[in-house]
Formats: sequence, C-alpha cells, structure tokens
Amino acid sequence: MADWVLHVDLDQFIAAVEVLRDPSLRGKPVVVGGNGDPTERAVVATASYEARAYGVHSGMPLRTAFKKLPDAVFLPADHTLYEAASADVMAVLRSFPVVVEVLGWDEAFVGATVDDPFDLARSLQAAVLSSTGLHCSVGIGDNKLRAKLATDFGKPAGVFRLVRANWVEVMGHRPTSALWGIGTKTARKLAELGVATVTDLATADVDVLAARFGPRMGPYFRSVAQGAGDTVVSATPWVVKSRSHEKTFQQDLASMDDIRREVVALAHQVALDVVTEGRPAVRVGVKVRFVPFFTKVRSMKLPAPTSSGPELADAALVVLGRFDHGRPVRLLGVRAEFSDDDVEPTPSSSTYE
DNA sequence: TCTGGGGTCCTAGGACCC
DNA sequence: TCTGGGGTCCTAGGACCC
Repeated sequence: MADWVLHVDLDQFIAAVEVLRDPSLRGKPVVVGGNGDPTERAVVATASYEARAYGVHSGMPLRTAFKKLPDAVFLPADHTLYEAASADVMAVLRSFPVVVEVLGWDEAFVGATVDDPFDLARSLQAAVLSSTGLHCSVGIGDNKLRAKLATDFGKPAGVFRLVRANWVEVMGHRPTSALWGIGTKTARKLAELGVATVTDLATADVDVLAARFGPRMGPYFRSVAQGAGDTVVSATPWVVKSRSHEKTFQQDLASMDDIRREVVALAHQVALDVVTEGRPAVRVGVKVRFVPFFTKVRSMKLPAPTSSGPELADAALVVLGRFDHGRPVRLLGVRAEFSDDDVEPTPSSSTYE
C-alpha cells in the first residue's frame, strides 16, 4: 500500500453536460458561451471535440467561433445545470474510501492509500460514467502537481502516471509554460534569462530567479520545475475570500449617469452574495475596462464591515469617482472582499498525507 | 476575429508609527 | 546642517487558473 494523489478531470465537461440534456447534440460541434448568441461580445466557455477540430477553443471570441464554424450549435452557459452535474460527480468520488478535494466544477484531487492506483483510477472512471454518463481522465501522481499535469496526457478518458521516476523524461524537454502556475508572461521573462525548458528551470540559479521574480516566486518556480508539490489532499471546504460581479456591455457606455447606474446595480448583486455568505464585506473594489481594452482597478477599505446593498453601492460610487474618466467604458465590475480574520481555522480531520 | 466572468496569490511602494 | 531601521496597513498592479 502506498499514498497516491489522483487528479480527476471531466472531459469537455460543459459540452458533455449539454449533450446529456439533449442527446441529439451528440457528435455535433457544440459551442457554449455567453447568451448563446454568437454575434454578442462574449467568449467560448467550452467547445466540444467536434468543434475543436475546426480550431474553436475556450477563450475565443464567440464571433470568431461563428465565422470559423457557422453551423455549430451555439448554446448559452447554464451554470445551475453544470453545478448540479458537478455535485453528482463529486458525490460519486466521495463514495470511494478516499479524500476528495474539489478544485472546480470539473476537477478534483483524490487522495488514497492503495496498492494499484491504476485500478482505482479505472474504478473511479467507471463509476462516474455509469452514475452520470460523463467521461473523465485521471492523472496519477506522487503529489498534486504531478497528478494535475499527468491528466492532460491521459485525455480523453485515459489514465496517465507522472511521478519522480518519469518526471524528467516526460516534462524535461517541454517549455516552462507547460508547468502549472507558469503562463505566457512568466515563460517569456524566463526565456529572457535563457531558461526555455522545464529542465533549464529546474537547474537554474535560484538567486537569479529570486532577483527577477521575488524571494518567494523565484524559488517557487524552480521547485515546480523539479516536480515538487503539495501532497496533502484536504476535504475541508474552501472559504471564499471575495465575491464579485462584472459585466461587459454590448454597447460601450459613454454617459456618467449610465456608468453610475450600472455600478449601483452590480453592487446590489454583489450584496446579495455577501448576505448569502453570512460574513460582512470589509473592502470594495471597482473594475473599469475602458475602450479600446485597458483595465483599471481601484478599491477602498470600508469604514466599517457591512453586508448592506445601499452601503456597498455608496462605497462603489466613491471608488468609481477615483478613476480618470473620459473614455467610453466596455466593462464594469464590483468586488466585495471579506476579512481574513473572521475565518476560524477548521480542524483538518479529513486531511490525507 | 476584437478580446467573458469569477476567483486566488504575490509584489511593491507610500503612509504612518515607534 | 540631517536624519536609522523595522513593522504594519492600505492600495495598485500583475499574473495565473478554471
């Protein structure tokens, strides 16, 4: 028996859930995003494999997807439906003698002590499929980082194991952006230091990295390239630190009256979430995306914690007044932040190590 | 082809206090 | 005249992930 971290990731989750609801979509290119109107300002949330074959992918503007694939089925995102499907999947995982740490709608870490992690992975896949009709891929690792990265090599519907023994062979030659937590910006900065591959980063001078990326992030990036990662899978529910709403307007807003009205509306939406959360907000932030596409954020600590819609709206208007206006606005957002202090530490009774 | 929405974490500078 | 060092709070910005 040994300790393993498995990473379970549903295949094309949102598109797959839509196919379950409407089986006539099976085999067709399905694109989910926005309100389902491909002429709107919105992006693709998920594309089915059939749509991906035509170059449509998440993050792509819907209008672009429509030009590439006008015959695709365009659907609005239905969060309630996906949340329900996600809950079903997590319940199936929890029916095993394992620790389940939910990472998002469509993925979770599973901590287990077993002889054969492949056997467990296949059992999880079979149980998820028979209970929910959804396919998933499973990454097997000796820590969370390796398990998470392994999953992609198993897609679709497969299992892949990534551990210390095959880390260099599998990951060493890949670009640093293949790592979890290193995106295009950091990869470019690393390239400027002559660090191109995972192995380059794993063997880079830690002082050079610290000087460029800071005393925490520099060494952290190197440890990630070495495959180091957290081995603790915890079932303790995540405590949210902020709640926000933002809205991209189909037509840019030019009048200050319109902008203020939308900020007030967003603040009241956020206030509903704050009330639901049961903890008052201590800080309010406003995001403004001006035309053509540059984004500014301002925020303010509240004079006193509050869950009141009118108070949050008033604060948001104060923050809004601190922007340099003059350009039309294409997006507004309002965020409420909770205090770090009012989270009582929960005993990690179900922690797996 | 103009570029969503909802989150988290880290860094850094200035204010302020001792 | 010139003036240290440390700690914390607040805020803005950057980057990343799903």
